[in-house]
Amino acid sequence: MSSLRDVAERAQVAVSTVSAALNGTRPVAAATKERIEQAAAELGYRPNVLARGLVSKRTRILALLFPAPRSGFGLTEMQFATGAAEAASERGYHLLLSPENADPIEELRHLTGLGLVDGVLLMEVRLDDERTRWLAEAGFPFSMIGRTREPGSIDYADIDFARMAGDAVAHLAGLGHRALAFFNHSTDGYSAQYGPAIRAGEEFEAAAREAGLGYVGDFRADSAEQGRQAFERLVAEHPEVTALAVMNDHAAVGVIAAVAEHGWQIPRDLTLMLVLSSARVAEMFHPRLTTLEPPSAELGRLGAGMLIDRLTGDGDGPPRQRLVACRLVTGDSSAPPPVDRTERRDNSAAPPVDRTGGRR
Amino acid sequence: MSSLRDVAERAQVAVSTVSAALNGTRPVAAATKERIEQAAAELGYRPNVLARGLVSKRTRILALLFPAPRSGFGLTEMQFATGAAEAASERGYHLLLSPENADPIEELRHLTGLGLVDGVLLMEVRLDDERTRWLAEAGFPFSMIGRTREPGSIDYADIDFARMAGDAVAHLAGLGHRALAFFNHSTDGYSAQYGPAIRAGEEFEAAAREAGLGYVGDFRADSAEQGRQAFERLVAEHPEVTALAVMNDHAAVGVIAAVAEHGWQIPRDLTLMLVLSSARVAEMFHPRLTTLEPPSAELGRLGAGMLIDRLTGDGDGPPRQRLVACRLVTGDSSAPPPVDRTERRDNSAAPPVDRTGGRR
DNA sequence: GAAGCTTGTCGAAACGTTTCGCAAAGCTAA
DNA sequence: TTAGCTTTGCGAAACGTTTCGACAAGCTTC
Repeated sequence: MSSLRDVAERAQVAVSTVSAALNGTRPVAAATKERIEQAAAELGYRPNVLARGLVSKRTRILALLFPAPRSGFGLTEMQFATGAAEAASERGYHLLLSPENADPIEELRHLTGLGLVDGVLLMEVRLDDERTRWLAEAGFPFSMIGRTREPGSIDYADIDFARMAGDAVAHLAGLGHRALAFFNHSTDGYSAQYGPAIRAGEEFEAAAREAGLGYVGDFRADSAEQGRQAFERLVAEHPEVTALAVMNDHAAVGVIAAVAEHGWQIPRDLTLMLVLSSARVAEMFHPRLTTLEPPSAELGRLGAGMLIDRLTGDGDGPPRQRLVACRLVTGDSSAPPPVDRTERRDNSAAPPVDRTGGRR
Repeated sequence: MSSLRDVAERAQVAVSTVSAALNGTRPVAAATKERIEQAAAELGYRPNVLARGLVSKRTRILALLFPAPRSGFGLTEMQFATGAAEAASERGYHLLLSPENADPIEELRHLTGLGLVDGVLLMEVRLDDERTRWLAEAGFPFSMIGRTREPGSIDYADIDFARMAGDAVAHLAGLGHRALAFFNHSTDGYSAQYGPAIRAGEEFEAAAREAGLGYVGDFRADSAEQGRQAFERLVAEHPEVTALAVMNDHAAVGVIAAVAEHGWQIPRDLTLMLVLSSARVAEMFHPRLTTLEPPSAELGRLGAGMLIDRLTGDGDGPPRQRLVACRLVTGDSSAPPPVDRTERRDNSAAPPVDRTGGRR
């Protein structure tokens, strides 16, 4: 690989002049500059990132800290990475994929001590997250995909949960539903600190109240079996509910099975929609489910983008904080509520051709 | 951040001695070594990757070149990245996620010219892949996830398609099926060079023949609509087929819908299985589909691992080439063939409770 | 007790950049 | 004409490592 010195020799100038010409850090006479650029092109010169980083203290490398894939780690989370990598690439940066081991703080200490990365991108941020505290204290540049309970002046890109809930409720209310239920993630273990679950729950309740709709929000389901049970309880305790939004893909599987066992059909007897699931997942179901698709790649892009902004621009400008709307993808699982469900319930032995979801 | 010099001062030795002691590249007296290690620990010393890489020409960074997410880019492909990142991390390496732009060769030229990465990990390798040619010619270390038609001495980790097909056929034959069909990806566009589609097709045919089973392999489907049409044709042209393996998730959606429209049930009237789809996807279906889950994360791990082996060990040892089996995840969609399908076909207005897949 | 090893440590060079003080011009203004 | 300024380019230092020849001391061996 040719170096700055090779270019300097070929262009008959000093090394420092080449550096200045190529980076534009100092004025260089037009003629000289052209000569240098030609020499560089002829040699196929590429600046060595390591040498540059060593002296300038800036490597143009970002690290995305990603947690060990828990079960339930899906396409959505992965798109943070691809979105961030693309945004970084477009701006001349690189993205390091850094798996988080058992001790995230030790991992951070290691990563930042390497001198390899200019900034860190955090995902799967919990409402109370020790990583943000450590990074802030260490004064290391970072941004979040998601956010803590009190983001303060930390940069972040997150889902606009209020708007998402508003859109969902508007969609259902627009179809004529008067009472809806929301199956959230379970509150135990990881989810206790899981921002999306908590924020979605709160916002759904608020949106339903504002729209003057009946609302059942205290059901949880993270698996098919839990989804099934939750549905059974829902039907027993809240027969007025005609529309259901589910957070967890697996729970939806259970709900759908239970609905069928009841002799009900979707969407004739129940409107079912996913929340924060990608359209690719939603269309695996039958009928194709309506979903509010999270803007995952966009969040990744934004997270990386604002981190680069912070790195290249003023280090202590105002916080960059963005909330992004979800996309409502209407499937075949949304419909007006049944006029009289008890009547329909008896009607369950419909011709099989009807069972495919109706709208296709 | 403390440097080697700080450690040297604190331990009262020369810089080079510290380097030797910490890396073990030269013998250092036990007492001195201990003193140095303590000083390093007290200062929280971390070697600067950039400086080290600059002189040693080894950065311990790998790049995973990942293509722009085409549609159909799923969990499976993403797990290559996480697997590779984990394997790298365990061995003290880092993984750079490098999005491939319109011109892969230019991208490679850029990436390798940076001096930033020691080796490149290729995924989505086509049967005839210009990237492998360029890298081989440039003499730049790399390995493949997947493989070209003639891998020669290039390192790779790929799916064991022969075994996969054998397992699938054995599973179906074991249930008593005598004739099966395989819906492959379509042959146009990208898939024309898509190794998994071609190899799976070939191996399926071979395995079916070897098992003495009837086989229909010339159907293609990449979408729900195509799946539906392919199924209709299959039923019309090959009524003897009782088991169907499908490559594409979306095609499976269409097949299931068409099956229902026929008044058939899975698995009572037809055994349906996925091929090379993750279990997470398979269990979104209803009934839960049997699948041959690709060992994606494992392939990522292996790909990174063999690249690191190559980098640290002998550069021109024998090729490291690994084929990994898929995991058969039995769902609720596999069952013995119907005794007499015409009889069952009339029986389609079964009580709704039966429609959930039976085995749950 | 000198020659020859071995062991342990040092110092300096090198890697390829960026940065910055400095100087040689050429120009302007008095 | 000369002092002062601007423009342009140079050279050296620095970044934090690794690598390697040199060398001092201690040991063996005859």
